[in-house]
Amino acid sequence: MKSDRKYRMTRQRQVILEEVKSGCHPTADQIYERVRKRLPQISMGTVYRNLDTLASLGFIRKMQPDHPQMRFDFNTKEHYHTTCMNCNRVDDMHIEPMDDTLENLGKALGKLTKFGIFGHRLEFIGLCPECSEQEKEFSLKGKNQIVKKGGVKLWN
Amino acid sequence: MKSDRKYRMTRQRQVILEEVKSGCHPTADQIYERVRKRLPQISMGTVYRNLDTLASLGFIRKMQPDHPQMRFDFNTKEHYHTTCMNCNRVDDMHIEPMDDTLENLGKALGKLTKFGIFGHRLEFIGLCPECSEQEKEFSLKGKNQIVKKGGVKLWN
DNA sequence: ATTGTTGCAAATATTTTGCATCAAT
DNA sequence: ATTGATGCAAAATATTTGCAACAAT
Repeated sequence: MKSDRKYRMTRQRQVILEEVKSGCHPTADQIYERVRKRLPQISMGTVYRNLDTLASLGFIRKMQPDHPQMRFDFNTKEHYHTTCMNCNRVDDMHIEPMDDTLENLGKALGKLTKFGIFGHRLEFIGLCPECSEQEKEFSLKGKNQIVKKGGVKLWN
Repeated sequence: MKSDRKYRMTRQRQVILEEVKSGCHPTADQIYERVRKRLPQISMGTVYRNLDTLASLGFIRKMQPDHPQMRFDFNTKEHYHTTCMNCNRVDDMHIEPMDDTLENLGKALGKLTKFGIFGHRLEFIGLCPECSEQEKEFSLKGKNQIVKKGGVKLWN
């Protein structure tokens, strides 16, 4: 993405943005269905492209890392992970689970909302040693965005 | 899954388990590639089926919820989520981010491992009010497994 | 004119499933 | 014999992309 690109707020982009807002953490196809009621001609490609664009411009956020693949963990005990936003590598965090802090937080939440907590997941996002070493051209841009060699990359 | 089912530890299942262990949070296709070097006849279907089975038996863990779809969030500020392991609904946690606690933990980790932290993601897994109300037949089985009407369901 | 965006369709990527066969109890 | 697992191929699901046409600067 060139940095002097002039984005336009088209009707489609506007409606997609509104539907992300009014839905509750919707998936792309949920957004597509909602948008289609207002703009029957819209295509799935437009929805995906706009969700990407809106996320990279910071209007919305993707809730998972971009690589859409399940990962598997041999360690079944409660523990936390680090994810490299450049190479997608996942490592264990060698830090004790904050069960007390987080479970208590969970219980407090459960009492407030009647949401029953069975566990939690904590993940730190950043750059693994190899990637921060190899690539010197990372820099922070705003909050939650990192620029890499002229392109913008979101961590979520 | 019937509860009196007799699982067998086949050669394929054994090798898949070993390769999950020796890899670093591998994806299904990474496991497939590794296993294929030892069992050239193996098929992708066998790998996926065994990863499911091994996870439901508690030998390994899936690292994300089962639904393989990206979700989008209109709220770009740091905040946490609850995920219902029954209906997959995602809601905001109306609790202040623990930036101090977690960012400090992150910095400590960064110093230890040279992993550069840019942010974190915290998610509570459980049952939303509707699902815990509707379904009385949930019960905890071991750690991280929940039984629902005769079936076993993992939360990750 | 040039650049950005769209709709459509085709392609890619990921995961699941039906089924005949094989293996273990 | 019966149940469980495999390999293969097809299907299902999720996402991305090429391209001609259209729209805004």
